[in-house]
Amino acid sequence: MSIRAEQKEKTRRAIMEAALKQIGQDKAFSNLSLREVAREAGIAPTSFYRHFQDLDELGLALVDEAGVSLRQLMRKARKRIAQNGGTAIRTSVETFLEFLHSNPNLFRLLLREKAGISSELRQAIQREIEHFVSELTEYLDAQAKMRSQTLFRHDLVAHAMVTIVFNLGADALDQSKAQKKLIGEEMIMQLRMLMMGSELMSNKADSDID
Amino acid sequence: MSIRAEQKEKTRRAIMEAALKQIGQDKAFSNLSLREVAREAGIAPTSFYRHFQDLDELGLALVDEAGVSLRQLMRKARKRIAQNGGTAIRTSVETFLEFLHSNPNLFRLLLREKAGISSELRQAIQREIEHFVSELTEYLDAQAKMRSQTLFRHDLVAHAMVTIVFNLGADALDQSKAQKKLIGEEMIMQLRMLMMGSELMSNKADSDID
DNA sequence: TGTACATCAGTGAACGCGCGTTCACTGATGTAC
DNA sequence: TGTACATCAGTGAACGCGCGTTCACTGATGTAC
Repeated sequence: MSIRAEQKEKTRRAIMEAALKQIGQDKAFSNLSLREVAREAGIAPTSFYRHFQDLDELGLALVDEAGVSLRQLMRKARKRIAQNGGTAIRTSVETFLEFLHSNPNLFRLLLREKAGISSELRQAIQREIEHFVSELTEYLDAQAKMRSQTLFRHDLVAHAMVTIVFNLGADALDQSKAQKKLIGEEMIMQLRMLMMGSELMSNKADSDID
Repeated sequence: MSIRAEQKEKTRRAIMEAALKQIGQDKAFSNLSLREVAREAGIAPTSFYRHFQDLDELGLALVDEAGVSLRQLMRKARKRIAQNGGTAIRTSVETFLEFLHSNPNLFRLLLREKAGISSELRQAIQREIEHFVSELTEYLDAQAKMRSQTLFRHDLVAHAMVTIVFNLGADALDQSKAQKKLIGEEMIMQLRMLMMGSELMSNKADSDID
């Protein structure tokens, strides 16, 4: 990469980090000001336009980054489940909480703007979450087959799981480490209930047919 | 009520309705401007101060109103369950969807500001939701006793239920009537899984002791 | 009931402020020969 | 390798705009006698 391109990339990162930092300080994305972001990034307000057409474009870039992180998270969790002895649910929840801890502001962005103002941003986030849900659906499916169990409506189970993990994740964000652990245990129990309920409903459906 | 007080109350309502209307038009509460609200309410910007100290105070008044609506909703659902033949879960979901339909903007406010900027507002909403959860917990408890079932961690079940209903409710908000019905059916299935899983985990815990 | 005064919801002018965006410019980096 | 020109990330001044808030005022409603 040329010197010029390198420097440009560095400034772009500075802008994105500045935005994330402000989102962390209890600002919604829609409340960011271009001037404030530029100030935080250490550039002139006008320089912003060399990198993004407007704040919306910056938002999409950030959601993109969050999407990449979510996919990495998924891969990491799967690998851990395959390797280590713990249950799938426990390992997943622990991995997720680690993600929360190391990317609080990316998560905050997803959380806030999922119900936020910009429909473009909302849709982008919706897409990332759906992708996450469908990967989880596939995983549940594969696991069930491996253990010759059947699950009722994998898709709904996956959707409910992601909903619960995201929402309890939000509660965990600003809590102490001990509180986070407690919330993690609650997540695990709620996810287990969902799994067991789904298996039970599947058996019922089967026996209805029988 | 005196003429003066009546007129004042009318203006106050106009301000609150104006704010709700703008929240409906894809504005977060934190993006409302005092002048815009006043314009919509048909008063001078300065008149706003005769009713609220600032926008935050208006927000709290709106959350309060939403809280009252939620409690009414709960009572209505319980009455319906007692009277009519349908299952508790189905009746509750149907009642909730009715609420959504008739108070979309109050719901939007709760939804957005639950993860929003103002910590005062966030806490107020958190309180309303917790109240809702604890009422549901009591209800589940009472129902289980009546049917001599046991549930595992009523509180977690109730929490997960409210989480699911709120989040799927958000998805339903801007959908067609047919889509809303579909989402309602999905809600019902997810809630049933939770209930069954909880019963199962309770039985397991019992037999572990036995 | 009539009068004199008090209250107070609503007002319009004025303020200073931070905003997004435009523009013409600078000077370091890149490229062609 | 050296030179002449092109590119382009970053800049500072300037703009018009809507904002929240203050202030002194108005006139209808309320109250005391």
